[in-house]
Amino acid sequence: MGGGQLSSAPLPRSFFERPSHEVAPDLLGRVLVHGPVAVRLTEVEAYGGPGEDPAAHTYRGKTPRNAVMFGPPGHLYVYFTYGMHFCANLVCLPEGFGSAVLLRAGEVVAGLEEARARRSSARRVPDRDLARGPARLTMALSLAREHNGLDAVREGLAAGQPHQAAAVLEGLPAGPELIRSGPRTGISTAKETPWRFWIDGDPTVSPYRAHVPRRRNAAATSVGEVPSS
DNA sequence: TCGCAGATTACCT
DNA sequence: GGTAATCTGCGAG
Repeated sequence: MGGGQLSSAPLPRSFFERPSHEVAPDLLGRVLVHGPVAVRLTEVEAYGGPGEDPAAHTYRGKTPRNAVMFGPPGHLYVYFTYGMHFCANLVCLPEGFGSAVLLRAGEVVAGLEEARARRSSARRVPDRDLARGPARLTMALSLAREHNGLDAVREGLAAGQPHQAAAVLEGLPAGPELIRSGPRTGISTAKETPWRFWIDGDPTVSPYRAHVPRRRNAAATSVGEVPSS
């Protein structure tokens, strides 16, 4: 791949010993490697600790589910949601704070065929959609429940690929001046906190979708209509 | 482009 | 026992 090389030094643990909203923009443009697949991060979201961020899983304190978020920095917090999807976070701040960065979207820069094969859908998926969205990203990287708590720093999973190298690979300028921030996606509280960060103009950034309340069972809640069955 | 169904988990009452 | 959840794929218009 020309000048772009995917082998660079992994990020040091100290990289993650900062507030998540400082780590998040720094992760953009860096490449996450897991097995044969590498993903360049283009969109992330920061989540705070207990009592400070109502949108974070840690807001109500430590539970068996979110225990990893309270663990040492640089570890992977992988959780299962909506009955079928996994989402991956990187833990920030020293042990005990409960802060993390959600990996929302990225661009597959290596192992395209492998990533495509992992998709359950038989439909043709455009390259840019392979890791466009938090659950798709974890699928492309083949991350699941068994990776919850994995030390991403020790495993070299969080490779410190600088913006410039990724830019060479894809011919895109991805400098700090292109990093944008705004309200987070898909959450029902603290929407105004601008802790979502993305690379401006990158086609793999997921479109903003405001949180839509899940529709109640219409037949059960509708008192004005009589079910015809 | 928009709206909904799907299926599992964990937390709260 | 009830309900919301850091979402995605698909069908209709």
